[in-house]
Amino acid sequence: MIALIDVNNFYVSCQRVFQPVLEGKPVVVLSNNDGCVVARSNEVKALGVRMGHPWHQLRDMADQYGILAFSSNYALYADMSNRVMQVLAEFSPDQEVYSIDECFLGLGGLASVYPDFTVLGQTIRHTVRQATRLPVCVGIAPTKTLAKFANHLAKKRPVFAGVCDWDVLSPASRQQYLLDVEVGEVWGVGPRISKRLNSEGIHCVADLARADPEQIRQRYSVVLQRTVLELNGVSCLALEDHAPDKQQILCSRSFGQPICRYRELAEAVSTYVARAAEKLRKQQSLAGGLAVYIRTNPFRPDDPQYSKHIAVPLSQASDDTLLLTRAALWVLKRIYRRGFSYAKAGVMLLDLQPRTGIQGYLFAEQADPLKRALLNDTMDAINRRWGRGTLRVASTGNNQSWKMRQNLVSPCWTTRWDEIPVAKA
DNA sequence: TCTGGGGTCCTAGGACCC
DNA sequence: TCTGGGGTCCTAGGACCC
Repeated sequence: MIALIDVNNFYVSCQRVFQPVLEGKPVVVLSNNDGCVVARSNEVKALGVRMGHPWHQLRDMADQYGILAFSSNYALYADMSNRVMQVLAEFSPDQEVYSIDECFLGLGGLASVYPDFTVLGQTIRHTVRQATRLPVCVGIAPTKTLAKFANHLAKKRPVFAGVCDWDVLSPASRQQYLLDVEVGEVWGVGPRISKRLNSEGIHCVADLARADPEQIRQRYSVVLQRTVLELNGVSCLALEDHAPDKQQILCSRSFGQPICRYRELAEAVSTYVARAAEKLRKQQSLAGGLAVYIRTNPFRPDDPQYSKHIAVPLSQASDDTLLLTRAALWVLKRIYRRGFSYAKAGVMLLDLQPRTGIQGYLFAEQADPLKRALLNDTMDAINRRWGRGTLRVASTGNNQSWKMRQNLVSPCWTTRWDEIPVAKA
């Protein structure tokens, strides 16, 4: 048996933990640059605001209904996520952290510890609430896909009070739920596939569950075949208890305002490389290649449009910020065109490989790799202690006019001493 | 004025090998 | 008229997830 636990309206709930006055009010959290709605409270969902909707188009509505908006505060969400995962890890030795706000717990072999999984689910809800003030829902089932489905029911149907154990439902009520829910709600069935399924007579989850897996594989893909099997209780997706290393690392941002000059693009690209290289060193990998892209604003079709992306291999795999920066700026110089108004840039580290067991290179360009490694480690240590960007490469610039907008950001209540909440008597 | 960021997996098709 | 069989590796594109 597998449990799926996820936090309700995660980013919004994090904001509410430290601002209880937001409870019961319509609240949204915005993407970087205060661009799109990426989290909604139930009150906002009830108003019909869609996920990913551009915020600037909702201004009038926000005024009318008193919707409160916050910039994304990832320092806060990441810290709250760690707390939740730590609490949940106490309930099972098998935990797969699936995303910032959800995880699977393996319950196999724990039936003697937890004789009633519904009771366990309620205990989990209560414990997480107690430790973090965050609300979670729990779905329990024999496969991941069914656990996701059970979690969906736990969230949407008040009768479950936040916990749905698929196994204790009667066959008749299971069938009813499968009939009630649209196929597009199933984990792994996105908009494209559900449209196609609909056109072929598969509308609800029950339709998909009783489809012939072999035919589904032939007509769609092995991925959807697995989904069908999982809906029938045949486990095809294993619990992955330790996260595999990333195969690629991306850092990209839209700019707070459009920029034209190479100099400014170079600042942004240098900044993104530094961030990506930090992630790379954290997982102890080396990049064998790197790509850079820049683009204008596609939402202004009347402006001249340009978008270019080039990937290059490195002569020797590396995790050195200086070397990667030099390579990225080399690429940028080749893709930059004068006369465009750029809206976004990105850096991708490719062909990642473990730091150990690397083939040496006869014609190494780096003067002293050990010294350079020490430099990077020192830079990481300083930035960990004193804050990101305390020590950085000069090409990242000084005033950073392109920096993203974050006008509505809340304090980092849990990760900065000077922003820690104060209780007044 | 204003439209996010970061990933994964699978498949088809082409290049190449013997 | 008629042109094999069996394989690997790589890449681009499409789908999905949060």
